[in-house]
Amino acid sequence: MESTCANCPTRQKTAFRLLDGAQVETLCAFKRHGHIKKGEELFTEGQNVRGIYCVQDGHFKLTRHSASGRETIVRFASPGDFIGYRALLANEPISLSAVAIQDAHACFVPADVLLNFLEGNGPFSLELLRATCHELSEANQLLASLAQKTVKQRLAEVFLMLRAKFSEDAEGCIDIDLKRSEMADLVGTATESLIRLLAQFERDQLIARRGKRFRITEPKKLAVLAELVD
Amino acid sequence: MESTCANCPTRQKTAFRLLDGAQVETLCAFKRHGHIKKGEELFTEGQNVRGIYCVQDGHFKLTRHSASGRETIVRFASPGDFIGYRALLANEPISLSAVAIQDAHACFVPADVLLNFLEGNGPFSLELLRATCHELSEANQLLASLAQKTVKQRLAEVFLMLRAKFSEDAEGCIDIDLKRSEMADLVGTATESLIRLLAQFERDQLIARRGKRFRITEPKKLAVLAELVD
DNA sequence: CAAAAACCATGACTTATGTCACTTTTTTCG
DNA sequence: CGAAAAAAGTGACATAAGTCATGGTTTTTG
Repeated sequence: MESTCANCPTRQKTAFRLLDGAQVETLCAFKRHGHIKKGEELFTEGQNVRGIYCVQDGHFKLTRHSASGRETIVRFASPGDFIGYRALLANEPISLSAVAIQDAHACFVPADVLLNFLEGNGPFSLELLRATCHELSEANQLLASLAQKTVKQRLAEVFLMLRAKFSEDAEGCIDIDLKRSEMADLVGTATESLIRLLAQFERDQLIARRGKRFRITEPKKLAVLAELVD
Repeated sequence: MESTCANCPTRQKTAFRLLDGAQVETLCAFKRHGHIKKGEELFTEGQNVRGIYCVQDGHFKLTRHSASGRETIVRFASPGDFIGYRALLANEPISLSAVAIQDAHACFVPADVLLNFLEGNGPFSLELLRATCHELSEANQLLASLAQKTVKQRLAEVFLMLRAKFSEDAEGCIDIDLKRSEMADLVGTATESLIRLLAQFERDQLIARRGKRFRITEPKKLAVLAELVD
């Protein structure tokens, strides 16, 4: 499954929509496409950056590990998203691991190609700056949630986030398969605690389960619980 | 105390060092300087952005409040730092309050002036992008700490961060005065819990107190405790 | 297909941390 | 200065959430 970068979903999102077809081809002249199987890593924490990836299809979890081995999911990367440009631009080793949560495709853009491109293209830098600022405000929001809210409230928040990010499948469930341990890593809690809360949310009819997937039945109540509205 | 923007400490840091004197004066043609007393707000969460501030002297805490009124300190802004450009560029209302933790001075740059400037100056956008990417990786690190570490570990981390950020006074203490409640907001815990931990750190001789201030006596042990090294 | 591995679930127990109530110390300010 | 207000500190107690142990499912794979 080879596709040109001009058709890459990347263009539909973020700063790349500013570029015309020829520019995209320039940027991607050295591109390499790659298949990544579920569970495989695209990046590992601590690596030096040799380029960035843009996700073509499939979703990735971006995680950070503590010294004691505990994992936290910081965010997801979806088709059209870039991975790795932050570390590259900040001149730091990669601070997050990227792991495919389903079979995926991504294309690679070498560091020097991207950097040259950015240097010659002011509006593009500005657009990417805007996107990064937006992400920063999301990161701050998450930060405050972790510091201020209970595990229960954060789970409510996570459900709403997942629904917004992954839309619905044919049966009205959130279109993503996460393990219990991954949901726990996302909420920032222990797997057992998460499982207990899932049972409680189901009893309280905030969510319904369909096999391994979840359907949000009471988004408003979840939002109230998460203190997002009154 | 009026100073020209060309001398503003802002220039020594971040992207502004790229600009020559004339450019700085252009950018600051509409500047307004302001005194802010300890405890006063420069921004309040939810406001729309009309411009950004650069801090000239004094330090600000940038906080976020939960629905239940609890406050979290997300970061500090020091002389040379900008406040408000993230929200401006992301086209969002301000997501953090900025409160002076000591008497301070800041100068204001209206939104349109900054935006025009960015649009006409690609290298500057790129440089600001680099700075923002760096901040993002710091935010992610903080996020993982909150999710993975105990209050004790986070306090150790906070001490090391404060020492790096605020340097030392004549007596070797960290050169900043924070209330207990503010330290708690920084660690993400209750004031009482923080106070107990301070006593414990002192007993364990990790820190020493001199009046209201702290001296780090065992930075290495703190780093081990915080799981930053082995 | 069967065995192994991975994952999900639940109960019992421990513990870190938050909450409340109160005293002591420090700071503010008329 | 001295009263009032704010901040620091301490103890007792409540509880959210982590840990450990175990058993039941589902998924993988040789």
